[in-house]
Amino acid sequence: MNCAQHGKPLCARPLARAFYHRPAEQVARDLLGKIVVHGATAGRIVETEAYLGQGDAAAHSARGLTPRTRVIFGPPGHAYVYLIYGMYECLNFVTDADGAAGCVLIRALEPVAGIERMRERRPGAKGIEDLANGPGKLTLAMGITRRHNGADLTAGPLTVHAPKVDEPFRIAVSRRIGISQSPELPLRFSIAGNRFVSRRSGAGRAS
DNA sequence: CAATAGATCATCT
DNA sequence: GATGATCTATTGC
Repeated sequence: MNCAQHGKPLCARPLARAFYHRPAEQVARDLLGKIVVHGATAGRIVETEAYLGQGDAAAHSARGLTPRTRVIFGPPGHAYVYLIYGMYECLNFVTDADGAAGCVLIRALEPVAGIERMRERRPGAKGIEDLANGPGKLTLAMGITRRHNGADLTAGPLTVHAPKVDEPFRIAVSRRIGISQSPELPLRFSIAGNRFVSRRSGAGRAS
């Protein structure tokens, strides 16, 4: 498993900026299995979506540089957090070179630490799998808000780590959820068969 | 189980 | 003034 077993959420230092300084699709794949840490809470990334700087009409950056998309065009390894539908916040990690657009939406987490805290923040959740199995749910569970917009992921308080022991998994590829532009692009990635992947996804159905 | 409505507001036209 | 990278509750089979 991971270091959550011996008291501390993780042993490794945060992922280096070079990890994010690559194409969004590559980063989205490699983020699967990594651990997001914020305060006492931590979760393993089980589902991501890539949003590209070019040829991707679904990306917020497709309309060019605006006050809101400033962070996406900035240096890699920072958080892009925005409000969606007037009530939920979504967490993204900025990728690609400074000046280029590209980011990865974190869609679902498998809780690994601070589960009681997550329950407090998401009183409506039935089981562990409902705490962070969606982009709006995971920000609530982890206490991530727009004040983290632009935060440096290599510095904290919001960081991403490699697990101490990697468990092998297969990557499932599918179309992105909830978008109307460029819906055909295969830019959604998840850990195949993982039960913490978001619902309403068209995959992972059992029985 | 599938489909749909409503909540609610920052951003951009 | 319209539109969302969503979630929950509710309705209908």
